[in-house]
Amino acid sequence: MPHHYTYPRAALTVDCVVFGLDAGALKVLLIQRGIDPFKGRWALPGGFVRVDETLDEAAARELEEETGVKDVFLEQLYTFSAIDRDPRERVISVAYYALVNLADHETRAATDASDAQWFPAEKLPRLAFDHVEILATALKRLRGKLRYEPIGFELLPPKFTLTQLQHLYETVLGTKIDKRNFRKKVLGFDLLEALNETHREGPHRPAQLYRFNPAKYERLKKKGFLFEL
Amino acid sequence: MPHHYTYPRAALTVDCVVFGLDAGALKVLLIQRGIDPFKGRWALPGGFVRVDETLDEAAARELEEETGVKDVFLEQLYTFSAIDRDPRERVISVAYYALVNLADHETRAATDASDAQWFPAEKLPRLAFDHVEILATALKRLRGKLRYEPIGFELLPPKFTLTQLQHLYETVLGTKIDKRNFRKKVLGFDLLEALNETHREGPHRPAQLYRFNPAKYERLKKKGFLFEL
DNA sequence: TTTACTTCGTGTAACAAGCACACGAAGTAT
DNA sequence: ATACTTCGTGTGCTTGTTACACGAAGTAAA
Repeated sequence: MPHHYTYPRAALTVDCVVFGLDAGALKVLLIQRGIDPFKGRWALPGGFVRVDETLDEAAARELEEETGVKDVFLEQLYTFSAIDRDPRERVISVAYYALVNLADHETRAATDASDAQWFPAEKLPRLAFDHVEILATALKRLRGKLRYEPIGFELLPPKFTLTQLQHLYETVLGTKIDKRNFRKKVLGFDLLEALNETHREGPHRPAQLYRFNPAKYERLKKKGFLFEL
Repeated sequence: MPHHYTYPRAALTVDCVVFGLDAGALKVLLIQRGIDPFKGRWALPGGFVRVDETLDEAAARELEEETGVKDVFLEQLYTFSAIDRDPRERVISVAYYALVNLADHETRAATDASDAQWFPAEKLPRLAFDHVEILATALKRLRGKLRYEPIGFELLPPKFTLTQLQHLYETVLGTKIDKRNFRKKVLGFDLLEALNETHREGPHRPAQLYRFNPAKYERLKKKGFLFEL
């Protein structure tokens, strides 16, 4: 059942840059393409937008279909429209980026992705289409956003230690942060709740566990509060 | 000459939020729709994306066609995709925002816009489609960006006084700023060049004119410099 | 049970940045 | 000459940022 229009129309896709934190390294989830074009090449998970769904829905759907990842922080990034970014025909792609807690998300191959795998953000394979550019944009956005919005928690398990949080910031921003100053600042925002639990990791003193409280953040935001690291 | 595709495709448009500064008030350029839907209603300038142009090109083209505004700061904002945002059919719109120096840009009506006019950003008429939402997003972005990137100059003539610049920040951010502190900070960035000219405005001491130097900004940015007001 | 090992958790002093604040200078108009 | 208006400048106080070191708490092995 073909559909016809008076003027030619570009095809619309979504692509997702999925960030995860693993052993202190920032990783990106890629799928190996099972079909042409770029068969065998690694690519961002994504696919065509259906005419009866929003872009947010399309991004979430494709992400789950191709990698099994769902219920994660997912936000629109930028729309890419270079004329020849797809060799088949005119395709415009709305890019999204996601932050996931790696421990929760065992990856899974499905549908037209023959394989899904995590790669270090700094050592990527050759990518299909203009996906390097999309990735670079996503990284820039992640680094920018991390500094002035408390979204880093999305990359950690619900309960985490301050040392884990600090390592997250150091890894993503590529800086070295002083332990005492970091803790003073972060706790000063009053967004974290100390739990009655500790986390043992190796033969040494266990660390206090904390939890992020989004409600507190919303309340503070309304009062013109600024998170800034 | 109809075009047909295996699956239905959404139509793609661009919409531009054009900001200008006039007599100390932030204004937005709107056009009055000459055709249905929403005939007679005010709307953002914009239109359908052609299949052989990028989104940036489409935004610049539509902006010039409908309002005569060209060669201005124009940046992609966000892509809007609510299912029923257009009553005719599925239309996805990529929004852009532009900053223009009002003095330079006499508006002009053209093609399918029966009229173009500046409105105060705080007192808008009823708008077509989901354009209120787009506008709100643009305002938020403008305010956010102004604080940490030197883009405000785009709203002023090439040569401006520090008082004008200060009023710009006060107007857009809705704050009151101390004169001496503002000047100290802004000049401290070393992004402005004092000219050998002054600006007379009324029967009193004339003010020193300055010019923004984008090259200096680029150089500083590479050294990890942060603009922040 | 003592010792070795490792991370956890904490305070202070020097320094830099932000903020509040007032007045003489330089023009024009009468 | 005087009145009027905006221009352009400096200082002290308060606040936030940075640099920095050591005892506490736990495990493992001798």
